[in-house]
Amino acid sequence: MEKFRVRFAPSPTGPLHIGGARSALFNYLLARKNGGDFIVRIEDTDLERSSHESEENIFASLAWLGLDMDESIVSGGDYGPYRQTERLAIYQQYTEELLKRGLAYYCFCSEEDIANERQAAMDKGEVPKYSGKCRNLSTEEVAERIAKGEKPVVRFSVPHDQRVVIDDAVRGRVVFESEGIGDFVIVKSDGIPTYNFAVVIDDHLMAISHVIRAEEHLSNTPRQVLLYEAFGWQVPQFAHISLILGEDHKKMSKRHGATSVVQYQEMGYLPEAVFNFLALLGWSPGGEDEIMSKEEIIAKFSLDGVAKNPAVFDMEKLKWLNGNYIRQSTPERITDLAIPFLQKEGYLPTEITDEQRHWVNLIVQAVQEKIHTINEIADFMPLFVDETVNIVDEEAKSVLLDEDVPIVMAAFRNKLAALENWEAEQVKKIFKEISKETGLKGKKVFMPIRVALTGQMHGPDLHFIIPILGKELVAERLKQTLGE
RNA sequence: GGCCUGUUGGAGAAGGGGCUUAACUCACCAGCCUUUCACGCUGGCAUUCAGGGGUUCAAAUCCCCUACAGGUCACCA
Repeated sequence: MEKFRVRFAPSPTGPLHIGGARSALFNYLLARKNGGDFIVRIEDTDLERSSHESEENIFASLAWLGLDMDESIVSGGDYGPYRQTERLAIYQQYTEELLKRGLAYYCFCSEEDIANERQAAMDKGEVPKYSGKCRNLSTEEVAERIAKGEKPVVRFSVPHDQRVVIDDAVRGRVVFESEGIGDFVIVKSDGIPTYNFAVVIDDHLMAISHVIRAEEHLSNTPRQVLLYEAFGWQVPQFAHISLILGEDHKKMSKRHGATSVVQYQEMGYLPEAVFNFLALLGWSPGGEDEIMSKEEIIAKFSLDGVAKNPAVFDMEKLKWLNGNYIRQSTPERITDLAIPFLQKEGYLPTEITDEQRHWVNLIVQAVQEKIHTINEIADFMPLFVDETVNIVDEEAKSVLLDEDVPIVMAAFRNKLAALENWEAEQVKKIFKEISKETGLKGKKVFMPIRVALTGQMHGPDLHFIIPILGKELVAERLKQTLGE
């Protein structure tokens, strides 16, 4: 049996977006599951829009997600080069073959003419497709016009009355009539092949066994199949996965907020959460658990379980998943991830000391259970650093009016004064002692202290907050909220 | 406009003729736990599978039509 080989073939025309990441992920999952190869090929035949910067972004995002590749422009491989602009000589060879066999021809029609024809056809309600005007140009005329400096495109002669059947792994049997397809361009006037032509050659030469890509390519597939047939090549197994939609059920776009993988990274999402979430978009593991490790997902994943219908990107679920992964992580890891965010927000200098790191670690322990994304830590920072406390909430204000408050606060001050180690465990003990000594418990003890210290009714555990604030800040805040 | 695809709850979805009184997960609601919030736990949340016809003893599941949504018809991929 032939080797299972899949590929992700992005165009470096922008950062890796969510949809592309999911296509890459599905390919990756299947490759790993079947002991196959995962190849990344750069489709940069759009010279205008391709950039090296995008290329780097794509690889950085793939690496961040943990999609390690077997062959690519960075890792190399036996089927290279893996960048289409470096394969131009290869395409040319096949263009010539088609030309020679009369299966393709030069076309000198201007873009304007084509556009007009197209519009006219559309207006008449006909299928807009190329008329085939240049199909029968004589070799002499072609040679002459090229000699004169005209730059023709090369078109593929689409056979008439042919039925193209695609046996798609997720959509089933899909049938197209060749009559609906006009002679399409395979080589542009600048000599660069078009997508439909280059993919076929590359997928064949790279021995790709399964082509898994977004549904938007389904309509292109008959063109490609026709090309495979013209060359007498075996057609790979196709699988067209549905699109990802925004909450308004429209194709994901900038309007929907973050669309690129780096944006999620910047917002404080963990790669395993995004990995897990993307896998769940259009695929369901069947069981009760949806939180799965990379290994579990690989073990369970299969094209049979991939849904045909488009999936709506649910940010709430991503957040929930991410929160789960944050809680599962060690405080040390979250600390490492939090530091850059805090530096960006101005809570930390560029160079940090071990002491500052420790301080962040304490904050992480206090808020780890509460946050869904790393950057939400910033929301808690005023709680830990502000010099001034303002009690805005009426309910909070009334807490301090209770008759037992002076007793609780006096006991609290006493205990703090005697406290040697400002650590969570020690502070916990203090609260127990206060309860015992005052005969008050629960809210009666905690609420006044919480409000006096933070000005709020809710927040992280007090035994975490107090050591972070430290002696001076605690004293300062008590002074402000309770007076001398 | 032609061709192609899809339509199960607010969202992801399972189910593909009788096992479904339509799994599971998120969200939401209620309760419990807890010093608060969060976490966690328990329970609730579609008499119905876009609508209409048919086939059948039996349909969410098969067929047809309609509606809606999306993709594509580029010298973009």
